[in-house]
Amino acid sequence: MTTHSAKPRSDKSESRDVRKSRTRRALLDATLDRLSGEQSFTSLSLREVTKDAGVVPAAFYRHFPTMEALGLVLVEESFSTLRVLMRDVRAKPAPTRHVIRASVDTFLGYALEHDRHFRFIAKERYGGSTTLRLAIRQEVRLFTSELATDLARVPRLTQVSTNDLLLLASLVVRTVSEASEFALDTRPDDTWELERIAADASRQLSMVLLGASSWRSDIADRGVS
Amino acid sequence: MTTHSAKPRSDKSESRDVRKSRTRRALLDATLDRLSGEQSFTSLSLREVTKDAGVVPAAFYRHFPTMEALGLVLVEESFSTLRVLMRDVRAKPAPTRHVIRASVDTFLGYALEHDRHFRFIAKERYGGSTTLRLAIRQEVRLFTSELATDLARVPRLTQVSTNDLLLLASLVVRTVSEASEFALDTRPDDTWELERIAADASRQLSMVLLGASSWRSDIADRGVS
DNA sequence: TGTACATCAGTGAACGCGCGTTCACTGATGTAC
DNA sequence: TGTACATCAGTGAACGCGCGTTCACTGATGTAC
Repeated sequence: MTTHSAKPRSDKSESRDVRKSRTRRALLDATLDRLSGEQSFTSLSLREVTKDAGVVPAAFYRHFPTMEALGLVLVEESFSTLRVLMRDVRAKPAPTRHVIRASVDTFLGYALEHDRHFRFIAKERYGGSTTLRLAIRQEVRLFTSELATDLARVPRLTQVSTNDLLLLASLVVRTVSEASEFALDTRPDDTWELERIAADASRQLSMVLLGASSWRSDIADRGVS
Repeated sequence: MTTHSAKPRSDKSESRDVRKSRTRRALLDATLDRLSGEQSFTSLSLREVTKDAGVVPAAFYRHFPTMEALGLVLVEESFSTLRVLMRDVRAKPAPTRHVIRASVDTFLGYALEHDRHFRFIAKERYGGSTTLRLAIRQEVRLFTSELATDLARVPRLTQVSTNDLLLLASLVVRTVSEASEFALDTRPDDTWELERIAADASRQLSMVLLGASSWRSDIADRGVS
């Protein structure tokens, strides 16, 4: 178990603020590490977190009023990470061919790089705490609607209504989410399995986008099932 | 909080087996009820379960060696319920038009009816216990491949390879799963919201199936993205 | 059918342990002059 | 620059509580004869 001691490494004087925010980070990191294992957020104790952070239990209250407050910070942190990813993907030159596969690879690479945050979100998305669950759902909704905006600019999808673009975006988000959850359960050296996961997800996205591009929102509205 | 007392209601003699299996059921029900609230399986204590079941903590061991063993029984129970659903859907005359919407309604209705089992699966699918998670994943895989077999019989999908049918089935499963999770977070009287969820899921499935029916596995294999 | 013994689901007390939260405290850092 | 005081992150002890598990037990049900 990695520890995240909040203790300073040198006796050189450091500002109180710096030390405080180092302890805060240690608490957040300790929580992420614990949640990468068998535990879920609701089964995680304040004492375990402070112990791993190298601090006495009572010190917790100098940083967060409750464990739930700490959890909300982690949710925010996770999705700000994700927004950076989105920005990266958008900035890419987009080679038209293989865009899908390239995006999937980018996403999965990012998930593996920030595995603790992704594991946390995956666990708590449908997990015990209603507060966390709703916060995550809100962020996912936001992320989905940003993706829908991007999709609106794809030439093939001009016939699709705004609302149907949202439904499409949610299909895409769900597909890459599941793929990253599988990827996170793979041994890091199992490149074959990772390749299979990426290939499957890409193929599913191709199918979905093919469907969307032959989709006529106006015709569907008239009730063809 | 509903209780599931294992105590007999009358003093008329009852076989030991009957009483024992009633206590066993009370333990399973108490667990399902607790998990419908804020808790997750890993944060649920043996003492809470036995208390709700109306039995002393030590009595637990007459039925299950560990909480995890009880959890595995619940996983099995949940999916056997689901298999009954599948059978029902298949048995339906299938009116060709509106099949999708009818199937979605059947599924969501079933989820709401067996809400405790569905909530349990949703929570633990990505939850803390690896054993439970893997057991659930296995069952989902089985369910998905059964659905793929059914899809193989759909005329529009004859061009789709076995492997791509599996990918399609997994898209379908994911879509209805998410829809039922949303449905379970809806107030039971909010029929408008339920209608919206069912309509959205149906529309997504239509999109996906439209994509799959214009899909040529052989062409896709040659690397068109 | 009646009796004597076996089985075993459920009891109740006990154990050591980790829990969240409180409190008065310490002592290094920060600030006013 | 030097001194006196304020701030406040982290301490350590204490509290009552619920935890999982053990154990010898009870007494109703089941069975052999």
